[in-house]
Amino acid sequence: MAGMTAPKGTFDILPPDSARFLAVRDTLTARLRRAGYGYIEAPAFENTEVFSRGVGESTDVVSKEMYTFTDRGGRSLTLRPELTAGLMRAFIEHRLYDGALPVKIWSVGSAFRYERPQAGRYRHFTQVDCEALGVDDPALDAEVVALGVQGFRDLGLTDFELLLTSLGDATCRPQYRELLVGYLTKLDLDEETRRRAEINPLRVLDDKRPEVQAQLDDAPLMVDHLSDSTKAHYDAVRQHLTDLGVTWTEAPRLVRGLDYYTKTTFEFVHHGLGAQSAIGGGGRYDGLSAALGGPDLSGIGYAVGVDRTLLAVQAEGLDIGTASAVQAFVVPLGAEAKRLAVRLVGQLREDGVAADTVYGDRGLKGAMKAADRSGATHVVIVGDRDLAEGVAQLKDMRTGEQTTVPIGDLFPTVRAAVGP
RNA sequence: GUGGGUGUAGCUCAGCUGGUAGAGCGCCAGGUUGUGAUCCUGGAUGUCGCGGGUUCAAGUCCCGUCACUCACCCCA
Repeated sequence: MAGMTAPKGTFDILPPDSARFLAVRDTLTARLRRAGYGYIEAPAFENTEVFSRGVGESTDVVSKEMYTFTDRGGRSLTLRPELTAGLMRAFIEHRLYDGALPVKIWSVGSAFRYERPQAGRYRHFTQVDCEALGVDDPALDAEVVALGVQGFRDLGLTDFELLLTSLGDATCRPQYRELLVGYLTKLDLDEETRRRAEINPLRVLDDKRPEVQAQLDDAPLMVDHLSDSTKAHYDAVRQHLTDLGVTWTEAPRLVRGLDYYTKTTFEFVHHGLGAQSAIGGGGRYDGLSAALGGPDLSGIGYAVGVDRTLLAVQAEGLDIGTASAVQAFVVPLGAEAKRLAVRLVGQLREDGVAADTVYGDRGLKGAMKAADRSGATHVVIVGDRDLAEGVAQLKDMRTGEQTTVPIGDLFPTVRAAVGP
């Protein structure tokens, strides 16, 4: 078994817990399907360029967290570290913008990042993605943000918060950036933080270390330096969110690690998790399409972490996806009864009843134990003695009550007993 | 990449200053030659993470290594 373990930073999702994983994933995506978003499936790996140009060379994700490899044809490929860039690549490649806009799409799947694992942070994780492409309308920003909030509410989550801000656009952000760099250079920062300030000065604002935060009290903020049009856009987004009944927390120091974000930017944080508290995040990315060689089209979207959302669901003690799978269980004694059991289970399943039976050599006691564990409410017991009389026993596991049923009536009787 | 904590049965863990490995739960079987969830009895499973060192003797002490875990960084 040496080495035959899940790779570092990955984990298996096993029954019965896997039922909760499915419930989270399906609840989050059901919300998008109902909102008129179309499903899109893109490969789990792309040409490396899609991410280096899309996500941005200077980001941590691209510079040190990608699983990049060369295939046998000499191509450089990368396991996707997030879904948006690949979805945008597909959007451009198939000219989906040559139709009615916006194009609203969703997807769900694996993403990969080479990071040091930690609570809620893994090298393989699952994201639900939602994107609305081709129209720059604040109402669309609000719709996307609201869909995210509603997805979490659908699961019953309450202990989470929406952090919201605007990162400006191509005209006002460079000006602000200069202002911020000027401010940061006067501070007493360690070497690594200085380097970070050069690559992406905004990120220094988000530093959690108290000795850094203490120096940032009167640092200039992007929201105070938005251009008129960007400010108007942000005001409109907030107005629409209010109309949609969504509440949020202004987070002027919120920074996201992907280069493509502009204007509206947001993060969903849950308070029951550890340091990795972001269960989802997103924003507008008006420069992404052009960066990938497509037309100059805008976009807004979010990514929600299914694994982290599951942790949040568990942190709140929510009871989802735990319903028993089996309704009827058949316990045969002897070879002849075995044939009847297999036949009956097949018949019940054909009719939509969740049915199961025992396999392997087990005594009656062991078989009943298996029946109990299956969660079945009704158990059919049939042995040689019954067969000789042409009957079987039907037991209600909740009450312990047992009735004798003629073999001929067995299927309809069980069918009726387990309900619709 | 940096720092802290932890590795003993399938799971949760005990094992004092070194003396040759245990409990609870779970699993299997019997009690009941045809009845689960309760009760009683019995049973199986460990390269004590791995490698080296000290010692008559190492789960226990020392060194290294790997894994897990938490935090920084980053982010879903």
